[in-house]
Amino acid sequence: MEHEQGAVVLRSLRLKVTPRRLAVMNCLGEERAYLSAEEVWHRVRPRLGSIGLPTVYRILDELAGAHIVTRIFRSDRKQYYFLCPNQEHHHHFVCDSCRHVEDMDLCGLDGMTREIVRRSGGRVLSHILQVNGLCAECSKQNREMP
Amino acid sequence: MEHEQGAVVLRSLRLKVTPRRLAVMNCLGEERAYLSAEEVWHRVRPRLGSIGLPTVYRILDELAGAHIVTRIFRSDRKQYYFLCPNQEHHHHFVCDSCRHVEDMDLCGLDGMTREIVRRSGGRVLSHILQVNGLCAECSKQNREMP
DNA sequence: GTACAAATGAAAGTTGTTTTTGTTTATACG
DNA sequence: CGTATAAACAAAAACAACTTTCATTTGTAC
Repeated sequence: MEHEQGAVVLRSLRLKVTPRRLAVMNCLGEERAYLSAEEVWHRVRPRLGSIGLPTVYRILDELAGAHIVTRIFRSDRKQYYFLCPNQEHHHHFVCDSCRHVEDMDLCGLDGMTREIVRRSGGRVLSHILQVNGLCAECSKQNREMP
Repeated sequence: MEHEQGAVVLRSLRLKVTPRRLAVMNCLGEERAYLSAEEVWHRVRPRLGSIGLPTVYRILDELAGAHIVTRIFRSDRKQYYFLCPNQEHHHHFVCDSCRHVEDMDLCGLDGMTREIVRRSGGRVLSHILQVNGLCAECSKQNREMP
């Protein structure tokens, strides 16, 4: 995500355009992978001179609230974030090795949703679908999971 | 889950049959819903006289490790547990109102998996699929989400 | 019954995240 | 271009969920 592009996004969210926010957005834009708040912190610190960890959390929260970044909860009980400005209904293919995240435009749960409703008589409101594996690159190099 | 049944499960896991472990299993067996460790604690305490919260965590960990209970992570960063001895590949339909959990034998992701592999060239290793909604009962009563 | 490994409680520790409070900074407006 | 002011920020402490440690108790095999 380029500087000017980031500024436009921030202004459209009525957020002030500050070096910290731009740095966090750039950081996530450069990696197409998920990062923890602390990892983002380590990456942006040198560029800014200094930034507090709570500030990183606050910025990530704001961006997640605006659906500019997506927050995922992994089984290590940490929250991870990645840039995902795509507002359409979609899911993610996550590489277990390099953490690369790819959008998947396919969902394929409509039929299943109907089936659940038919069988159980309940109502389906949402679903979480995440596909884990190895991206093409890691698969080629036969990388193991970390 | 009845007493003797619980004892059999514990013995097959080479775990000692203790009142605490039986109480935790019974507790989760009675609710067909997910509970937090603390909620389990509150429910089993009166039956046992007393039990420490760390013990509840330990027991839930053991049972989760043995795939007798399933652990889920929700966006409140807490871990929840429910009894699910079903070892077949399946997913869950979770009621957002009463937390009731139903097994779904349908998965329907095989075709999608093939499509992802075809398009991206990566490898799919696993997936998380969880369907949220209202169970038949809550839907009928038009219950809101908590 | 007895011995021994396993289970447990109590208290303290760890970790990821959030709140608080006082200071600094971006932006709108003159 | 100042300047007012609302927002952003740092630092420190607080918080909540969970885990570890270690001394004591309890199942279980013999």
